Amino acid sequence: MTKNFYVTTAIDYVNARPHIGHAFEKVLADALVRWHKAKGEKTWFLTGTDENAQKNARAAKEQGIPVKKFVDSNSKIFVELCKKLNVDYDRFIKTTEKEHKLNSQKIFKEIYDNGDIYKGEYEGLYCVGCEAFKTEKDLIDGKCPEHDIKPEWISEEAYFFKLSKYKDKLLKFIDSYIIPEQRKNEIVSRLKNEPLKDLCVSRTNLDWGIDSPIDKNFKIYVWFDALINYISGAEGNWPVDVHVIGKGINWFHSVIWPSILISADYDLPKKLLVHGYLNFQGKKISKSLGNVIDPIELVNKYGSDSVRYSLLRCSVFDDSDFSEELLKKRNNELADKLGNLILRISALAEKYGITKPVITLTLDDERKRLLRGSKLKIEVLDKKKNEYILRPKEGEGLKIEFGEVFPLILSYPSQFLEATISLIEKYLDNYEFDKALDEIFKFIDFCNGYTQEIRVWEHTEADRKILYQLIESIRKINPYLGIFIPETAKKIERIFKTDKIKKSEVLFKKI
RNA sequence: AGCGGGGUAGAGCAGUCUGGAGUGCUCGCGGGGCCCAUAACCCCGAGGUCGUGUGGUUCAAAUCCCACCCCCGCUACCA
Repeated sequence: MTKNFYVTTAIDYVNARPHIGHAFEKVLADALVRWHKAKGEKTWFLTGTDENAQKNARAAKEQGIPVKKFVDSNSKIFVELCKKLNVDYDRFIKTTEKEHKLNSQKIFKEIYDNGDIYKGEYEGLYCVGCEAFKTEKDLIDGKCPEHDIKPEWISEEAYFFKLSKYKDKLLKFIDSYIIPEQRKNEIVSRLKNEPLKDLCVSRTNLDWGIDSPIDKNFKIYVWFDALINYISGAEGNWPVDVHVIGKGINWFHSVIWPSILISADYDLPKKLLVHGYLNFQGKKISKSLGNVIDPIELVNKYGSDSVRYSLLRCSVFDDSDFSEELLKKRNNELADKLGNLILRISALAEKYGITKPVITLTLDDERKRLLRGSKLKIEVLDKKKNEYILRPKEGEGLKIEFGEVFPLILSYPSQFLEATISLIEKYLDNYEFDKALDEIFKFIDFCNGYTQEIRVWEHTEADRKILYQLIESIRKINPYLGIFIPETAKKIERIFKTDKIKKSEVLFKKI
């Protein structure tokens, strides 16, 4: 039995409601899974919530709710988010699950038995109010911002993981692991330029979390157990093919996680896809700035596909801006370009009928010459790799004389489609979903322009054949659309299922 | 501070590796066209000293080299 293509997202803290960044990550991972499904692969998609953190315990106490009850009810909101966004996971893991706890302890013990966990002294700034160690960055004017007191420098017994010994192995592994290049370079330069210290993997004096299997006085450091969720939720599909994470937790997934796996003698994950953050007017989205966007509300207001589309239009790797205004703009894009095309084409097809053209063509040299000579331009994609694409010539539209060039026009949408699809697939394989989506919409634009310039509504014999070509093209590109906007793709599929086409409903309402 | 990314039309971006008239895309703005369609769709136009040095190399620089300015990211227990 071969294992399924295994994709994960980060698991989310449940101390607050999901924000738009959570939605972004889940939708990215979902699109990746849908792409692999479209390629005919079997997939396994894991997402979930991280519930053992002290932060959750603290948030629950503040609200006067038992911790378990608190994390359960908040976890449900993340499940709801996935459902609303059509994020089609196979398994939703909660790290308070018994199985996961046992699994974390098992792996902790294995590493201990291998001699990679040892007892030492942890030194650091400790805030009595938080009952937690603080870093310099957590402090404002040297004080804990929550309790307004200076933390004390204390040292206590703790267990450490021998992270330092994996430096060379990591450098080798990382080379083919982290995507994109920029994020890889960050980690590589840190590994090369800074000493790699051992990692404290225990916490003491906590009443929430997973007990250390080797010393009852300690809990397992929450990061350690959180990472292990990927194994707990694998169900026979280990190793992970793609971890989808945000840039903020790159170090944990690039350095700590592989080290744990090497130490515990597990196969390593294949790829780490590090995405950027969504900002609001160039600023970080945060509660204190009051610019948190609730994705569930957005879906209720605008529909799943509009939200998915506007998220997937954002750059995968770089930070990008996001706002409700932008979402509205994107929604209108869907209505004007895609919605309009489907409606006008289906209306024309109902009114005049379609005829399957009998002429099939390939692009021989003569036709290539014609293409170059008249209404198309050849755009350079990558000079090095000798990749080109055919596009309508700017400023000329497609006013082609009928007659001997007619077979050429007739085959043109499918020729163009072929080039577009190979591009889309290239981008999808490179995790550049935004670019893939852009190509799809360039093709939608093309179809609108083509319809216009050929004046398909004049319903000649030729128009009926051209209409057929257009519909064939839509049918062929639709599965790619389904990766991004599955609900709409299903509707489009239904509309063009037979050759007896009825005028479609409005797919997207303009806002 | 160190390392990395970036500064191109009102906004957001390609283009830079491999130099060839500021070429292009999306949005916004102005004008026109079409009438199949959701005031949609199509075409044309305005708008740029390509961060600065009126720096170097070159017949030729957004692109290569140098200096400087500005923005952003990463810098480990923040899950």
